[in-house]
Amino acid sequence: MPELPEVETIRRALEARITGRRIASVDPRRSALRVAMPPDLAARVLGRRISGVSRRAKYLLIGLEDDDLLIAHLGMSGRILLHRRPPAPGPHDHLILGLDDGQTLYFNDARRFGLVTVATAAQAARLPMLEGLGPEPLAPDFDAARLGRALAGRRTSIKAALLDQTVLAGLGNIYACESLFRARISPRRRAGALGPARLARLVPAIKDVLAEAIAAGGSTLRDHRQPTGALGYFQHRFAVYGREGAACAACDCDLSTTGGVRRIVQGGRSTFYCARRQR
DNA sequence: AACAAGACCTGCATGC
DNA sequence: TGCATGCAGGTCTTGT
Repeated sequence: MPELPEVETIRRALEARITGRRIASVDPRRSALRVAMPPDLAARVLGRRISGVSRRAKYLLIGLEDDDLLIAHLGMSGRILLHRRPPAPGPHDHLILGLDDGQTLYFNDARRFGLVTVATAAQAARLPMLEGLGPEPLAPDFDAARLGRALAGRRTSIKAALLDQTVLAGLGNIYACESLFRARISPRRRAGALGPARLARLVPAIKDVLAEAIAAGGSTLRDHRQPTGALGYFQHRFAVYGREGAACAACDCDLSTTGGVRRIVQGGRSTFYCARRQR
C-alpha cells in the first residue's frame, strides 16, 4: 500500500506532531512482523526524545536523541496513527508508544508485511534494506541521465524496472503505472532501450505524479490513513490505476473500439495502461 | 547478473 | 448463508 507519497504524508504529520516529544511508555504487543521486532526495542527507545522524522524510499526514520533511529516500513497494509484518547488495542496494533504530551502512537499492520526496528545511524546506513536503495526520485539530482544509467542493460520491462528499488527508491505499483501514463510510455517497453526523449519525459512525469500525490495526502485504496486518521484522496485522480475498461483520462478513446484502459500482469503485478496513448 | 515466480499474512469482494 | 477463489499499495528468497 504505502508508496513514497503515503509514507511522506505520514512523515510530515509525524514531524509536526511528535518532534521534541519524549517516549514515555512502550508497549510491544506483537513482534512477529516480516522482520521481527528486536526484543530489546522497548528498552532502547523508552525515555528517549524524538529529534525528527525523515524518510528514505518507503522507510520512515524516526530520529531519537543520541543518534539512534526507529525504522518503520508499512508493508502493504501498515498505518501509523496518533491518538489523544487511545482506543483499546486491536489484534493488529503491534507497537504502541506513549508520548510525554499525552499522545499515543499506534503502529498497526493487518498483513504484517511491515517492520519496526531500531539502529544507530551508522548501523542503519549498512542495513541491507537501506544500503542498496537507488536515488530518491524527488531529489534535484535525479534526472534523465541518472535514470538512463540505472536502466542501462536491463532487459525487463520499464514497468518492472520502476518497481526495482535499486533503480529508484519509492515507486510502487500505483505510481509506476501513473508515471508511465503521464510520460506516454508503454509499460511493456524494454527498460534498457528507452531513448533520450522517453527518459526526458519519464523523469518529470515521476516527479509530478509523486508531488501531486503528496499534496493530496496520498492514495487511500483500503488501508492508508494519515496519522490523524484522515484519508488520502489522490485515488480520485488516477488516470489508469484500477480503471480497467474505463476510458483513459486523456485521450478520447472510443470505448467500443479500444476497450479503454487495459490490465496486464507483469512480474506478477497488475499493470494498467492506455495502449493508444502509451507507446 | 538479471529475472520471474513463489512465499509471507490478512481481509475483502465476487461468484456459486 | 456459507464457502471457495482471487486479488491487494511490498519485499525477500529461490531457482533458472
